[in-house]
Order: sequence, then structure tokens, then C-alpha cells
Amino acid sequence: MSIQKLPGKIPTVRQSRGELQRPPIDKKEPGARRLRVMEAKKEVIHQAALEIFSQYGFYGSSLDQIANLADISKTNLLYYFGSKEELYLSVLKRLLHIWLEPLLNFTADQEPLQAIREYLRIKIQYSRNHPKASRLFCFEVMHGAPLLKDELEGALRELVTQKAVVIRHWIAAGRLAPVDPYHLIFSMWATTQHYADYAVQIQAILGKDLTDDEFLEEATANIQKIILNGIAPR
Amino acid sequence: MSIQKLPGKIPTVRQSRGELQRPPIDKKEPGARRLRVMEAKKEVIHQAALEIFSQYGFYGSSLDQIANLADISKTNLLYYFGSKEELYLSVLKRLLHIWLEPLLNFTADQEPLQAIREYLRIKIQYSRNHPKASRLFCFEVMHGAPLLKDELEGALRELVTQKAVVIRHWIAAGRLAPVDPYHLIFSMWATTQHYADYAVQIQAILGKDLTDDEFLEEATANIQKIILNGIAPR
DNA sequence: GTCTATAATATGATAGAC
DNA sequence: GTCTATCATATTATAGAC
Repeated sequence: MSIQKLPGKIPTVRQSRGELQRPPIDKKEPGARRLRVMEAKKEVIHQAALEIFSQYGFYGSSLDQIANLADISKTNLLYYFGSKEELYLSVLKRLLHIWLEPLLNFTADQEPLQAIREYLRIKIQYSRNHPKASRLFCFEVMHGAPLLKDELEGALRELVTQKAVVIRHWIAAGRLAPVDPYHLIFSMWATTQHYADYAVQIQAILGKDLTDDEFLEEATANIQKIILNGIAPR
Repeated sequence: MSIQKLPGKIPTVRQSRGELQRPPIDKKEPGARRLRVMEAKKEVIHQAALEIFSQYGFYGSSLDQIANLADISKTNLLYYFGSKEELYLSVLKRLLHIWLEPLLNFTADQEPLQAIREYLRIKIQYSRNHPKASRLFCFEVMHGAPLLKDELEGALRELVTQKAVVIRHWIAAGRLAPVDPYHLIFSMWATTQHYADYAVQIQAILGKDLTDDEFLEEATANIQKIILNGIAPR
């Protein structure tokens, strides 16, 4: 099988829980410490799950892989998250707000070209800072988005519809060339997310990715140039 | 489990192999007929495999699902393709040439804006006609392209490098605005493939996809407008 | 070529001791 | 909370009859 899974165990720093460890200062209430420890562990599991899920998808990932990466036992993992699906959903939900966020500060009172330039910059930085999140999202959508469909048809659709109105106003005011707002938004999503979702392909062609600061600047500048020239009023 | 797999069996037209069936005319050599029947069956399996693999990825798909869709037994499927991976690879290889093809007729002797306009049209039509292929490709790349890496770093890289040279010549001749050729190519890929890979999201937002001829025209026109304006010489 | 077992394994999930 | 079995199932792949 040349499609290999992850190496059995990656070297992780195991937090020693020796007796010397001091109880934290802000002990607000009984059990607060324990609660925080649990939350921290959940966070570690989340990280590991994102890593694995984003690479292999839901079906291709096993709880064993995730548990190994988080350096706990599978049973223990299932103590924190009752089932594989519960864990997956928990990870997905976390990503959603990150996903919707950049579109929020995209308001009518801004200078259109400046707003779009800034949006592209933020989106591509999101592709650099959260490439796994982007890929997991892509996986989910390609699966038919069984778990996100409600969100897509609800919150996302609503948000995009609003922003389309903003764009239309800009066009009506002659501050933007007449393009369909939806296709413009899709183009912006596509060009920026491409650098995360197809990172392996870009790496194969150019030997670079967005972790290279210079390449990040280059990509940002070029996308901005193409799209901003593309929709500047003439 | 709300991530449901495919319904057990989709109604497929089962080719009756009754005695009335006439042997085909072009019986070139002994066994030719049998060979053709086998090839036809392989083709059916390919179709089914693409359908399933493109939706659930390699790990998420089972031979049972594929066999059901192809209306044969799993054992029989394994008679034609020795293993799951062999089948997967066979499907992937078929797609590769389709994937590289459009970039081929992109030559220096053409009028640049016309060539790019045409390329965008072809690529988005490819997204309409082969959405599953596009998604399977995306799956594979997101998995880290273990099976395609050689092709990506070889044939694809080579091809893209050549086309980048063509674009640079156009720019040097002042027939195109100065943009980085690679980022331009990535932008063209991204915007056109987005309509296949993220079809479910677009469907959630607009209720349309590329099978709608009007929407296809709309998408094509807008992408062309944005990118062609974006890189037109000024 | 196609079928019926069946082997061999991976994996999600639970029970119960500590 | 964490661990050691252990169950139950899904799934790839093979053996061998017809």
C-alpha cells in the first residue's frame, strides 16, 4: 500500500505531572483547576484531530492516529469526546467562525477597492495561518457538506447575500466595474484558498508555499493586482 | 451517523445477456468480442469508482459501494482490478491527461488575451463536464498526492514552466500587464475549478450549479471579465 | 468469469478494574 | 480520569467450486 498513513507516533513533549508542579494562582472555585486541565487536554485533542482529519478526511482518519498524535490512549480520547463524529463536529464548529469572520468587516462605508484589497490580504493570510482548517473545510464541502449544509444555507448564505448588496451599491455608484457580486466573491475565495487547498501542487511546481514570507507577499500582490485591475471602474 | 454513505444500491440498467443478442460486426480476431466485453465492464467499473471515490475519497470508499453501483459483485470487481489501490490508480491516471490537456493549446503565436479568454472558457467547461474528476484530483492533492507527486513534479511542472515562458514573452512585448505568470496560472486554475470543487457551497448560496447553462455562461463571462481586465496592458 | 465461503485485519465503541 | 481487555462490525482480499 503506497498510500501510507501517518507514522505510528510522532515525538511529542509529554507533560510530566510530577508532584513538584505548583497549583496555579487563579483558583477561583473548587474544581476550577481540574476543569482547566480538562480543557487543555481537549485543546490538545482538537489540534491532533485537525491535523489528521485535514489530511485524511473523516473516513480516512482513525481515532488511533489522533490519539497517538495527542499522546493519549484511544479510550481516553473517547472519554473526552464520546464518539468519532462528535470529535469531528467539534473541530468543524470551531473552524466555522474563523471561516466567516473575514467577510464581516466588509462594509458599505469603505472605499471599495481598498476594502477588497484588504479582504484579499486577510483571506490569503488565513490560508497561511490555517491551511489545515481550509483543507478540512474543503474536504467537508466535497463530501457534500452533510454536517455543514445547514450552516452554509443559513449563516453563510445570509452573509454573502448581504455583501452582494454592498457590492452592488458600489457598482451602482460607479465606484466599481459592473461584475456579478457573487462571482466576484467566489473568485476571491477561490484564488486565496487555492494556496492552502492546493499547497502540495504549488509546492511541486514552485517548491514554495505560504510559510515563505516572500512568497506570501508575492502571491498577495499578484492576486490583488489581477482582481483589483479586473474590477476597477473605467 | 449523520455522515451517511450511499444508498445501498442505485437502480442501474442491467444489460441482459440474452441469447438473442447478435455478435457485433467487426469481429477482427478470436476473442475480440470477449475482450471488448471485458473492456466495457472495466469502463462501467471506472465510472462507478469515480463516482464513489470523488465523493468519499480513497479511504472513505469501499469496494462494496463501488461494486453495487457498477451492479457486480465485489469479488467480480476484484477479478478486473486486483486491489482497491490498483483501481484507484487506474481511475486517477485516466484523469491526468484530461487535467493537463487544456494547458497544451496555449501557445506563443496566439493573441494573448484571446488565448487566455479561451483557456478560461475551456477550463470552466471542464469543471462542468468533469466535476467528479476535479474533486477526485483535489482529494488526492489534499492527501499530499502520494500517487501523483511524480506526475506533479514531472509532467505538470514542466508544462507550467513552459507556459510561464510564453506568458513572460507576452508581457515583455507589452501585450499583457506585468504579472507573475505562475500566480496568473494559479488564479485561472483556482477560479475555474472552484465551481467544481465547491459546487455544494455554491449550490447552498445560489441554488445553482454549472449544469445550468445560463449559470455556466454567467460564471464564464464574469471570470473572463475580471481576469482579462486584470491583465490587459494599459 | 462469476459465485460462495472465509480468512485476516482494522477500527469504533463499551465494560469494568483501579 | 485512565487503563486493560473485549466486543461488534466493516472491509480488503483470497481460495476454490462451478
